[in-house]
Amino acid sequence: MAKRKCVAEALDGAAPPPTKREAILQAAMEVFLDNGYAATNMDTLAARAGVSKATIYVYFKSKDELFGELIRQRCESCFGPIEAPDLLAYDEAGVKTAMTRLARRFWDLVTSPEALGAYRIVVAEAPRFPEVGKAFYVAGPAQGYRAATRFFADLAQRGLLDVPDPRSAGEFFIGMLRSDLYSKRLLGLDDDGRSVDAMIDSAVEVLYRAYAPRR
Amino acid sequence: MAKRKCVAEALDGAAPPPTKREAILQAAMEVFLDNGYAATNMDTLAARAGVSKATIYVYFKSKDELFGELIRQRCESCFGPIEAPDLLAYDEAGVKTAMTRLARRFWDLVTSPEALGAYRIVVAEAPRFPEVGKAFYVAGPAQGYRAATRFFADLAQRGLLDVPDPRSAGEFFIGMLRSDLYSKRLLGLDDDGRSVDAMIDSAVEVLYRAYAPRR
DNA sequence: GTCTATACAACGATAGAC
DNA sequence: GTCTATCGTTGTATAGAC
Repeated sequence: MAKRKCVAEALDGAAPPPTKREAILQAAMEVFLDNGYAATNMDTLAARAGVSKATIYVYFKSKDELFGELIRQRCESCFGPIEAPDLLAYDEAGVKTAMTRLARRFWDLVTSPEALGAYRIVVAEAPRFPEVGKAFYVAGPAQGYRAATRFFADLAQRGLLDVPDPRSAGEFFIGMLRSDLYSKRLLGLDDDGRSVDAMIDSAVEVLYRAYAPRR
Repeated sequence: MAKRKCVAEALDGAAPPPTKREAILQAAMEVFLDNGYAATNMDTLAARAGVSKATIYVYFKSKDELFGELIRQRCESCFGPIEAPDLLAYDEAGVKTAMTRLARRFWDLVTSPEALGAYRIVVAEAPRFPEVGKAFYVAGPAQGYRAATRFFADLAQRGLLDVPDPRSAGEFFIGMLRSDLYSKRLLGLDDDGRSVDAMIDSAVEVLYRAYAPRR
C-alpha cells in the first residue's frame, strides 16, 4: 500500500503533488509579503491557498506560528547566486569586472520583489518577533556579508587588492550598493531616470581606488 | 476677552498648554512607532493621549489620515544636526576629523529609537501609503544625501579631497555607515561587542583613501 | 468640544459533520 | 484531513447627552 503510493508519486515526475501544507505556505508567502503581518487575514490566505480556514489550523497552531515558519523557510538558500564559483574567476585585469559582477548579482537579489517584501515585513515585525529578526539576519544579511568578505579576502590573498580588513570591505561594498537607489525602491519611489549600472560602476570605481594595490 | 486669553497663555511661560490635537499626535507618535500601523488600535491611542476615542475623530477623519498627518509632521526638521555649520570648519589636517564628525552625527540621528521606529513603519507601510513613503523620503533620506553631498562638494572645492562626483560620494558614505551594524540595530539584534567608533573610523579611512587628493 | 455607550463589521480560532 | 458554519472578541467609527 505504502509502496504503491511511492510509485505513484515517483511517476508524477516533474509535477510533484503539492501538499496542502505547501500550498498554505506558498499562499502565505505571497499574501504576507504583499500586505504585511497584521493586515493579512486568514480568510484571504485560505482562499489563496485553495483550502478552508480550518485546514490551516490543522497544520499551524496560530497565525503567529505560520508567520514564523514562513520566514524561517523563506530565508533559506537565497544567497546561492552570489556564492557561485564563477565570481572567483578573474585575472588581474578583471578585478573591477569581478566586483561589478558581484555587485550586479547582489543588487538583483536584494531588489527582487520577494526580497523587498521580506525585508519590509521582517523589519516591521522584528520588535514584536525577535526570533524572526534573528533568523532573517542569519539567513539573509549575514550570508551576504560573508560572501562579500570571502570575495575580498580572496582578492587580497592573490595580491590583486590591498585590503587590510576584508570583512569591513564587504560590509562597505554592500552598504554602498544599498544607498539612495535602493532606498527609493524600498519606499516605492521611481528611480528618477538614474541608472543602476552607473551607480554600480561608480561604487566599484570608488572602492577600487581605496583598495588599489600599492605598486 | 481674546486679549485676556493671550495674556494667560503668555504667563504659562515654559509650559505651553498642549491642545488635545497635539496630545493626540504625540500619543500617536509613540504608539504607532512602537507597534506599527495595523497593530495599533484607537483605544490604546486614546488612553495614551488622555482623551476619548470620539475626540480623536473630531480632529482626524480616520486612522489612515491620522497616520499620514503624523508621518508628515514627524519627518520635518530632523536633519538640523547634520547641517550644522561647524561641520564645515576644518583645515587640511582635519579632513578625516570632519568626516568622522559628520558620520557620528549621522549615526546618532538614524539609530535613535524614534528614527528606527519611523523607518520601520514607513518601510512597512510604503506599499499601502505611497504618499507617506514619498513624504518620508523627501524629509528624511533626501536631506541626509543633500547634506552629505554639500559636505563633499565643499571639501572638493577647497582642494582637500579629489571627489569627481560629490553626490555619489555622499550616497556611498551614508551607505557605508548603514551597513552591518545598522542592520543589526534595525532588526533588534545586539552588536556582538563591535564598536561603532571603529566602524566609523574604518569607513572614513576607506573613503579618504578613495578620494585622497592626488599630489 | 468632550464624553459614554454602542452600532456594525472583521478577524482569529473552533465545533461538528463527513 | 477537510469542509461549512459559527462563536467570541476586538476594532473602527458614530450617536447622542452634556
